[in-house]
Amino acid sequence: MPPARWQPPPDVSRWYGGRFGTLPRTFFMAFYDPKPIEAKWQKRWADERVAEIDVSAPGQKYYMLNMFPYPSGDLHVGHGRNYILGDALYRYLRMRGLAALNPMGWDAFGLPAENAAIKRGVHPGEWTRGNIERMKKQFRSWGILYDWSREIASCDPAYYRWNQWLFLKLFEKGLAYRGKAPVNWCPSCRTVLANEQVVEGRCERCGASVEQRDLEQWFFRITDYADRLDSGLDALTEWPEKVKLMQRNWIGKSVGADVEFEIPLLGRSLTIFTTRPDTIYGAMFMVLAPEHPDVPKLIETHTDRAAIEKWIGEVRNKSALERQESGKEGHFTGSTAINPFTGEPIPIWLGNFVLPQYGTGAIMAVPGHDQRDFEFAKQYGLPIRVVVQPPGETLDAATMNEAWPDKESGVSVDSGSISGMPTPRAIAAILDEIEERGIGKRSIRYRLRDWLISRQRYWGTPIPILYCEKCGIVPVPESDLPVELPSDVPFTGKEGNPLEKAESFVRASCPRCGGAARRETDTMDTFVDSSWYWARFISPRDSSRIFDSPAVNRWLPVDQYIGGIEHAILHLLYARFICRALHDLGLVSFEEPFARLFNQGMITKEGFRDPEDHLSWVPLGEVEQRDGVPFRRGTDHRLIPEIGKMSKSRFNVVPPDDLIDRYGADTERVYTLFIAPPEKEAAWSDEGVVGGYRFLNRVWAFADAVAALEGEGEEGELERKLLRKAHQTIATVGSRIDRFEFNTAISALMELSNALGDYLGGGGVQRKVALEAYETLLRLLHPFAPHVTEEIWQRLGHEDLLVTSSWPEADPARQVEEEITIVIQVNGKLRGQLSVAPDAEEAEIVRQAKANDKVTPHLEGKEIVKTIVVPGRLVNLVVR
RNA sequence: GCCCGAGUGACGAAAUCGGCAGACGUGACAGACUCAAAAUCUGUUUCCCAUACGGGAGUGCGGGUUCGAUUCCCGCCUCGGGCACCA
Repeated sequence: MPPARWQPPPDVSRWYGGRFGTLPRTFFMAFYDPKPIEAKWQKRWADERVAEIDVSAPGQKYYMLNMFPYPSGDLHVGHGRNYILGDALYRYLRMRGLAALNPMGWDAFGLPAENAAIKRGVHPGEWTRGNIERMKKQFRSWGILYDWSREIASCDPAYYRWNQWLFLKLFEKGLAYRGKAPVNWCPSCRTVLANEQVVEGRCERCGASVEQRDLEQWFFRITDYADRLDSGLDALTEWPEKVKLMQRNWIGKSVGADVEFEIPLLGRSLTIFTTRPDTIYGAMFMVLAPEHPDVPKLIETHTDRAAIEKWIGEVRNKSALERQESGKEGHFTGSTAINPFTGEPIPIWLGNFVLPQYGTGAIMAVPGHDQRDFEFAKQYGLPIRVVVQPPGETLDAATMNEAWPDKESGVSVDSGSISGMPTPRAIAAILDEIEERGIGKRSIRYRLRDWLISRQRYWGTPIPILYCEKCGIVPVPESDLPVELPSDVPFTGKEGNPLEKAESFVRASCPRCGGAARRETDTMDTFVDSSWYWARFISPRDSSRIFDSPAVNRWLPVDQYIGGIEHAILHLLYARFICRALHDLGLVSFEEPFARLFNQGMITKEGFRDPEDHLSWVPLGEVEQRDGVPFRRGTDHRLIPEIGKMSKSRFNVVPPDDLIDRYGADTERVYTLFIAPPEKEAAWSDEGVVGGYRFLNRVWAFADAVAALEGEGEEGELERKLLRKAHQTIATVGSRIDRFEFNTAISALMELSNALGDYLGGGGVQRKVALEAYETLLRLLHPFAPHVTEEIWQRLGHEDLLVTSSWPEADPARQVEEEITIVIQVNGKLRGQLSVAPDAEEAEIVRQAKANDKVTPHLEGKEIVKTIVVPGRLVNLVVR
């Protein structure tokens, strides 16, 4: 811990003995006091607006972007990791001479603001603006530079008017539509709830039992883009494989066929979707989702119709999870379908495991080759037929599903014309036959559903739609935008969407007929706001258009996007969808908004996870006792055991204030980046922090030690060694930052620092050489510890480092070792070492190796059958 | 259940192309300094045997390829993550 008061060291040259030297008793450490230094440079960077950039200026552009945060008000060290690594990258890119754009804004609409309004009576806008101010201060105290002239907040009408404009464009193109959807409905609050707001089947706010209701909602037709969103992933070579895979799974592309099955009772056919048409000879029954529209007719004549209808009602009321947990349930409808290939009548069942949203809501059940169908058949005693066998084997129906999980590589049996064909060929052949006979067609289905954007909330972008008694749904004319949120709205938390109560807002006149109209009171999902903000940063103050397309085409796609893995699916998928929609509207020339993506890992404390994502921190609830163990309820409603020490008011959080107060922001920055590879989850350690502080102090102390040197002479071996390390470090640090390996970049800088300490403590006296190494260290260290390096740089008599200094160039000639150590092995066992010139001939190295006394005893009476020389590494003598 | 990813000292980790395993940093132990403590500086710190010189083993487990494997291949085990009745 530093002393309370910082004292400048006296004549340090007298006492500083270097890393390996001894120190006189009067020694006291030259602690640097980060507070005034950091305040000074933060003010200077802000005053000089160093990060502001003109997007029309020439130069090699680099657009980097941190996901804009939800302004929750408080940031902890886990958030810090995200922004600190972005800032380190930004400073590095700048020093490399790139025109780097690094903007920041606020994902400022959302539920927490509204809850704060209900709880504390403060207007959501006021609460949000206060939080934004707090967070801006925190960014500044971390030394993070953003181009604040481009700041945007999604709750600003100047921003959300373009949300509304975009909605209207999508509406024109048929990509925004109103439709019915099953939603969670709280009858007491009279509002729709997000899935996350339903806890154990009850409303999180009032505890009432949540119902499933079919309500009219607004959707974006993202499913129209399913195929492009899926195939576009292939081109994203700079995205983590993990994220691409998650997106692929989410989109869920399945290639198969729609096939018609005749239903005698209906006098027409029903369509099913299958990915395995080759198993159609084994389709022993058909299963429909209980919600299937033809179900009422099919059960009309059933003897116990009432019981079935009751069961259907129960299934419909269950959440997806409950539906699965209740196991497989079904009822026979009493009707049959005709298998188009075997010609047999097969029973039509209803099954809770068939989902109405996917495919056609109807399946052909092949119990012989599908686990789910098999279980259902066993449960209800339905017949099973085997129509595919593993090559060279004969399994029976009972063991098929367990014994042979690899179902893609079989051979069809008892399947008419495709019998004997291996599965891939059988699929192609049966598809041809289905299409020739006109009973179906090849088809691709996706799991992806349309994006429900309606929210019955106040704090969001109003959907610009009017309902006219005569004209029906009427879009608000562009000239009337923005539709602004009314400010005088009561927040009671009890009566559904507060907007419905704002008479002046709801009452409107129809722009077509002039008659009475009612304004849409739903607001948009906040993911709409964040789906295109990356383009708005290019022309954030343009009030005439959504953005400046030519400039956007020059600056986009984003060269480096940085954010949490929790947005691997929704945010990134929506942004990719909207980008394509903008492309199809002719507004942008590219389809992918983010060329390179990086997901940083979370920082944990005491071994468990911060349950909140980095965009929406909300303080957590009270401690509860469960079986004598203290728990806290997270905002995600999981109960998390409380272990170990932590902050009193917040769960598992390290606030940066104390840390910065004590050690400075530079220490936090260095430690945060050093702690672990940035993509990995990392455990925060208070002890580890001091390592960063010690390192920076040592760097600080070098200034005086280097200045005290007096030698002006020639370079000797010590000097060449130090400069070699400096040039090697330049090469290492650059390539490591390029690959986001900030932890090893910092360890390389620590090595250089240690080398300088060794030089100073080991008899080095050449001031010029030490200074060169030292200044190299400072420049390389700047992205990680900007304040202290600027301060030293200035004291060394230079202009501002970030603004005027460039990234150092590594001289390859300087990096070459004078002598290299080669390891000698005999039959792979380490038997000695050898120092040779770096350009030594292979034959000479082998000769010396054989002459080495450590090696010779092992060669006694043996014949050398082979010598392997790895240049600069080893010589291996293989003997017999 | 399906699909990914990861297992290296007491701890966070490193090893960029198959070539000295453990860089760098914590922590611990010892020494210097101090009346003393803290801080700082210096040294030691994978494990086993040995006072020492030195020797042996070692990157989750079992096998394989190779002169040589943390790295490549096959089979397990454990942990983490994603999806979860998607036909």
